Amino acid sequence: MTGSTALLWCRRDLRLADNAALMWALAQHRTVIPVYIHFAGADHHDVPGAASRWWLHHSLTALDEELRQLGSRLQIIEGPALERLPALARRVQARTVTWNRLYEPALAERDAAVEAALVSQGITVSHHPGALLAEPTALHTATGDPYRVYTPYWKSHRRAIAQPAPLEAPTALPPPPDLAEAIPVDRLGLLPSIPWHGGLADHWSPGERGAHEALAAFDGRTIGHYEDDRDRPDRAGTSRLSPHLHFGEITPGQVALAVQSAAGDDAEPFLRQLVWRDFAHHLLHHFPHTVTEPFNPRFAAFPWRRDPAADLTRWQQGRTGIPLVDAGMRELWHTGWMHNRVRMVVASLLTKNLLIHWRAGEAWFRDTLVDADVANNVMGWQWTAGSGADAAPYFRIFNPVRQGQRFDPEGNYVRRWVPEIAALPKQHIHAPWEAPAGVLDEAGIALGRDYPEPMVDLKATRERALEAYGKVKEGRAKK
DNA sequence: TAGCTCGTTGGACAA
DNA sequence: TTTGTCCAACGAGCT
Repeated sequence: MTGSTALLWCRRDLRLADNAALMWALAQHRTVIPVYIHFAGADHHDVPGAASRWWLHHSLTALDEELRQLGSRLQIIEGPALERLPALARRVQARTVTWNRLYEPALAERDAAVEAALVSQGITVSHHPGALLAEPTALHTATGDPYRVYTPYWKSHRRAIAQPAPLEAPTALPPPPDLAEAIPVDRLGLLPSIPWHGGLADHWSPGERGAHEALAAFDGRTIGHYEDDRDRPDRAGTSRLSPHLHFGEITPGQVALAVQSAAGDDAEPFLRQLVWRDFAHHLLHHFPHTVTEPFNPRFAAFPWRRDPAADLTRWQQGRTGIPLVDAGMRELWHTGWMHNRVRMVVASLLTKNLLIHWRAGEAWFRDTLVDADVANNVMGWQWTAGSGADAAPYFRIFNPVRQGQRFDPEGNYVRRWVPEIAALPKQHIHAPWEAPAGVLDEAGIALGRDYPEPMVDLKATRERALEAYGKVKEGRAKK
């Protein structure tokens, strides 16, 4: 095989370590050409949102630098992979094209088409796992069906899935030939034209090195308190690895090994969360229609509001007048990320109190999250809306005031992101509309002038949601 | 097969 | 302030 050429198709696996496709290519071929193919015209669920594009720009840049240190480089090509990859493989006389697998339905479909095109012209294809701990088809119930409830999935996962040792990064790479069609990363236009992304750079270091720094900070400092702190948006209790995992700058196998080494059995609460990624991909693989359609078909008839544009905008901009919700939406806008507990609270307000379709929230998250991931995002939104697998019972409607008091008891998270009410004491910061006039005066706050009145009556809209959900229930009872 | 238990993340109210 | 009970009910998954 020496003397032959392999194309390494880089996608969301922007790393050198624990990269099965890369190591396979190096073992089998003398020349390995790393290529990234960017196409903005694909199905809308494949086009990354603005925050993800920012991340992608920097992650591609970081990977190119790493490759250059070892003697190679990343060649970026624009256009549909189904056309570009077979044409390129033919031109450089590649014997093989190799990549690491992705599992979203639209991507899996595209990859199958690319594979068929390559094979039809006599080029071999070799693809590899690594993006998940368990392949979406690896686990099934005793009757052979896919899992729909997390806890049995988790137990089965823990029992059956053994992790191979992560692969070391290569120490040297063969120099690739120049490709005439390669363009600089800047030409992809991934960075936003308005300088909205300043906050992103303050909070994140995209790239493999940044991923390992985040992991080191987490397993050294926080993993021991994870179970207690992970629900606290006012504390740095979570790993913040989600965007790094999404872009494959680090593998879940590397993460699992590191946290187990650092914390032993105490790593279990975190591993349980890590396996949720696998579960989301398992669900999406077996129920691909849930990208847009309710997992529970009963919800097809749910009475979502018809014209929610004005309310949706207030929610997006963090001007609902409900402090915990506004804090979360502003954290999202400034940093491209939101604490998971707060994601549930803002999602509950949108779907239940405002009766706005979960797809509107899902689309906003997809555009603004640096960790936007179809499988995780869709599962989370359907769970909150009550239409998903293993969903929250319909009478579970988060009360953002109670959630704030419980998980941000000092109000520090709200003060950070909603500074106009920072002067309120903690007793009133989560519900300023209930604060006595004297307290508001002393803090120098007039509701409606300095901070909005709440856009909904939480109690009344809760009742309205229960009624709407009751109709979904009756809809089934009549069948 | 039938029966049993349990379900990531809650709220309201009472004691 | 904390703890317990109910809400209302189904279906997934196991034995």
